[in-house]
Amino acid sequence: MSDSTMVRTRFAPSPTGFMHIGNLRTGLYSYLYARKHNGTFVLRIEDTDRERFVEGATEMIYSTLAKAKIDYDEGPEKDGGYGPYIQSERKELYKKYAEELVAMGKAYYCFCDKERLESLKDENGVRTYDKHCRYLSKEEIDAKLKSGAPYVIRFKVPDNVVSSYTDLVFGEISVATEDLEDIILLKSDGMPTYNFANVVDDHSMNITHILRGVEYLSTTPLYNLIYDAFGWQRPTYIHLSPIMKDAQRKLSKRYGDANFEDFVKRGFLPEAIVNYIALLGWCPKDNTEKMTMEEMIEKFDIDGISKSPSIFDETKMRWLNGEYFKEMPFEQYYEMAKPYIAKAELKGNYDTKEIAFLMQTRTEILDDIPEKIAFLDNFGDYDLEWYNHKKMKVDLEVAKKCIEAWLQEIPNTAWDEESIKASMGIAAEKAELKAGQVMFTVRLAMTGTQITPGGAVEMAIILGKEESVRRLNVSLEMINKAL
RNA sequence: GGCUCUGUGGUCAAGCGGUUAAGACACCGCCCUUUCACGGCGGUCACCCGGGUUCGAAUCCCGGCAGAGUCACCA
Repeated sequence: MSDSTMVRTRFAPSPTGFMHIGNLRTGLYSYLYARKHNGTFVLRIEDTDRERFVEGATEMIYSTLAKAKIDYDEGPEKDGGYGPYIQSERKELYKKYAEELVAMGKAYYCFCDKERLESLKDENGVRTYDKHCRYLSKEEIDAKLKSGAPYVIRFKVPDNVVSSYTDLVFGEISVATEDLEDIILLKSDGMPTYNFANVVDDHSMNITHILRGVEYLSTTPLYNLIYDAFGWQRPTYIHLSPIMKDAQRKLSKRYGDANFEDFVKRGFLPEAIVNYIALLGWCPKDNTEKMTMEEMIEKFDIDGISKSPSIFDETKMRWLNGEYFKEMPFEQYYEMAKPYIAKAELKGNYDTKEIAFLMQTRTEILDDIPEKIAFLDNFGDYDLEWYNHKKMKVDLEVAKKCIEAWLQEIPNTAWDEESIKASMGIAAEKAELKAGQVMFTVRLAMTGTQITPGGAVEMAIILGKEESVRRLNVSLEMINKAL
């Protein structure tokens, strides 16, 4: 692409709460596209809706982008000559442009009130504006304006034209203008509608490629008509299918659990979240799944963007997150895991570092840690059914023998991997059991947990000899009672 | 309801007129580990339906069906 240096994309979130991941993905793709083409990525805050404005939400946008490592070249506090980048600070622009359009005869004042508009509803409750004010005489308009009657400015959609454009993902989209309404550009309070503000901003910020949700796919012809009316160059569009909660419902803020910040709090790594959502609706040519931001930039291409909606799968994101932990240097994992180990509020005097060491390859999300190490403190009632292991040929009887055998041979001096392992082997041999049977049984008897962060030897070491023996006796008693 | 879009295993997805229809998650099994996990290997599971076009269709066309989006002085 010869004009690749000219690429300018933008991300334009509204400060209305937490950043949900569908939204973040749109920002990510805009970012990737800009970086891929050595373009400029701009952040614009669309805060014209005072009703939905949420305190602190703007800061949330900044912090989310920072954690996600999506850095913008232009934006609030980062002027690139196209500012201001906060929509509420650009008010004058819109009015000026709307009036310009009226002067050109491509927009008009409309004085219709709510009641009249309401009366236009059809049997389905769908309302279409009948263009009533489009045909007001000059005298009527002047008189109304002079009388101070409230008005809006509406766009004059050309009659009987088919407006088409080529979306880079969806291909050619055509809509007949008779299906388009004379939309409002400027509201009666002088503020622009979202649609109009968007067109004006994107044009005046010289945005060349617009990446946004598919919900705009069929209204884009209308946007284009506005560009045309001004004689502005139309941007290139890249519409993105939504991320769904299930086949029917879109992932939205209302479900609350789909926002970036919550995932981070639960122990998902920002880079894993970003990596995962990049894969929802996009697939690189070589099918790579685990990618760094740099790799994503390098591999990003419009061709790999899918047209159909994708359902968010937390299970897969958990898996990916776990992959990130596995390849992380231990010290880094240790620092991250510490607070979560502390969360378990273990009363025993355990080696935190040792716990972290055992947990690293067994962690999908940090939030799972407390639960997985809870057995260190909580030991007692567990299901004796767990001793029945068909393949290992263990049942309650065998379990009893295993525990008793090891108790006989338990190391008296050293309490380390070598001696513990050896003692288990000897115990098995003497009792004519398999070492695997002893280890399996003893691990269960010491932890009361089916899946533990380590084998029998590790569990014995971390619990300490005294506690290990105590628990073995408790388990033995439980088994004896059941037999 | 009008208009626009979408439709490959449970999920993410590759596929771009000729493939035994990839791969990943999940699930199941085996191996490794004398025990948990990790890891390795293997398995079950898919082209929405019906018509065309073509020697040949998951791929192109038409129709149905299903789902989504949109039709605000919200963004």
